[in-house]
Amino acid sequence: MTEAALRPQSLSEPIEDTAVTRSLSVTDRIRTAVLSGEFEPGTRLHEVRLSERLGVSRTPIRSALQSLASEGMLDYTPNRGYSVRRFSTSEIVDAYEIRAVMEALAARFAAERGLPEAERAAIERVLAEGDVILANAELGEDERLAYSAVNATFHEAIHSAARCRMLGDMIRVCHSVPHSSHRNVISFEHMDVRRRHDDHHRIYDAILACDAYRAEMLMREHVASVKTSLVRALSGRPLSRRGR
Amino acid sequence: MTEAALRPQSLSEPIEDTAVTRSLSVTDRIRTAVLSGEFEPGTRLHEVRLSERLGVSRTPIRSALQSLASEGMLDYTPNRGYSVRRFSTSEIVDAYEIRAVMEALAARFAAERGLPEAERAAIERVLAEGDVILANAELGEDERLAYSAVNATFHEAIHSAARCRMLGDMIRVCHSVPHSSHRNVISFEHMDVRRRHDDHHRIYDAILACDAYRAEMLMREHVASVKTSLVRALSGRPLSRRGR
DNA sequence: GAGGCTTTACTTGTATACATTATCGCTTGA
DNA sequence: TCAAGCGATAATGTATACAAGTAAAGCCTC
Repeated sequence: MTEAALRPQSLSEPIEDTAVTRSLSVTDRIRTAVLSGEFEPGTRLHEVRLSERLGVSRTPIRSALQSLASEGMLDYTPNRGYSVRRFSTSEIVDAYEIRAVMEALAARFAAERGLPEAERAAIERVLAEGDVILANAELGEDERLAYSAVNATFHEAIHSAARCRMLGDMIRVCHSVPHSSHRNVISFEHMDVRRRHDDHHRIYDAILACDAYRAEMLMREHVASVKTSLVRALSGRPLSRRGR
Repeated sequence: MTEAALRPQSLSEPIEDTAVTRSLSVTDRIRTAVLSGEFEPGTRLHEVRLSERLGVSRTPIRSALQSLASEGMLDYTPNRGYSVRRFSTSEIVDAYEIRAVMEALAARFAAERGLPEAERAAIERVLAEGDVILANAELGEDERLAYSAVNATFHEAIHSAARCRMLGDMIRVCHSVPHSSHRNVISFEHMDVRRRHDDHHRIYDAILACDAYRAEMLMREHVASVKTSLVRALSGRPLSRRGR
């Protein structure tokens, strides 16, 4: 994969044709733009304006918007077009709950089906890396970012070990919800991170021991606890004025 | 809603323009055709052929195929097109497992959030209808179809009572898997149907009592037990030669 | 005859023109 | 003054022509 494919392009630059089709590269760029908050929730995405900004015709734009709407990131109304989906606080919280049961099921599948060698190695590596990072008394910005990557890799390895395409697809959809991604450990306290890293160790042990029930239960609590932290953090400063 | 919108059109008839857009009506018709088994799994869906059969241009066809692929019903390869997704036996079984945790979460949300009046009435109605149908010692074809509708309405009422769009979307995706729809109670034994109807009563009681844990647990077992019946029924005659 | 290259038919990807629908301001009448 | 209706404008929906990619047949070479 080329470097250009890894680095998302700004919406202002013209398209670089590294992806297989224009539709796919446009999809990635609009997705990145929405996730990074470049468009306010509720903003309408006009096909012609986007096509002018990206230097492609409306055809790949329409295709991209349709994809992103089916990922749950945009709203669509026939004959009216697409707009950036607005997530209420309760929807964000619900997304954690959904993610919790899905990831718990993935952990259970992994325990039932056995951990493939590649995933076992990946998990052991990131568990060790996490141990090193958390040996520090305090976490700087670099350490937090590094741990965020470690966390993401741990979870992805388990999704992959579940060997279930539909489950993987659904978990991916959960990540189009703002504040609901694996990379959001950054925002919480040091003790929370320690505890979650310990969860990772236990989940790995349960999967290795083929203890499906324990793996599922631990993973569910692991993800759901992030929801609790989020609710606690939000209680002072509401995230959305439209929350229920 | 007009009658024409309710009755799916055959793929041979030309489009009747009752839906909002051609793309949407084409999507419904291809979805129905695939679910009814009109196309073998693995069959490629050529854009021009479909557009000739349906009497529309390639544009709405492409849009429809993209939608159905994102629902998980078709496979897509860039520059190669769409084909009917082939589900292995294990994928079908996994889909029940996924549906079980999702519907269980829906039941829990319904219990936590309280049953709106409309859903409460709908559930009581179908519970009573089910009681009447199952009063017969034996079930004829008509009774089975009637109970199938009752079953579907019960589950849909709970999805709606969960008041969570993302959850509803995901449960809908589960129904694009063959043999994984609410309407499949037909294929099982009378005693199984009785037991499942009793489950419905208990789930309703738990939700009314705001017993979130019990509602979730009962619903999970309720859906997962269908998986067990399916596996048992399949053990003699394998459904797919590609099952794991 | 086997393997690889070239060509050709066919399919999908993209651009663009046209059709249809929604929106919003204006006019007109009560 | 307000409401309803009309029309202009601008957006999305659809059709179609062309570009680009894929796959399979045929040819050539070894």
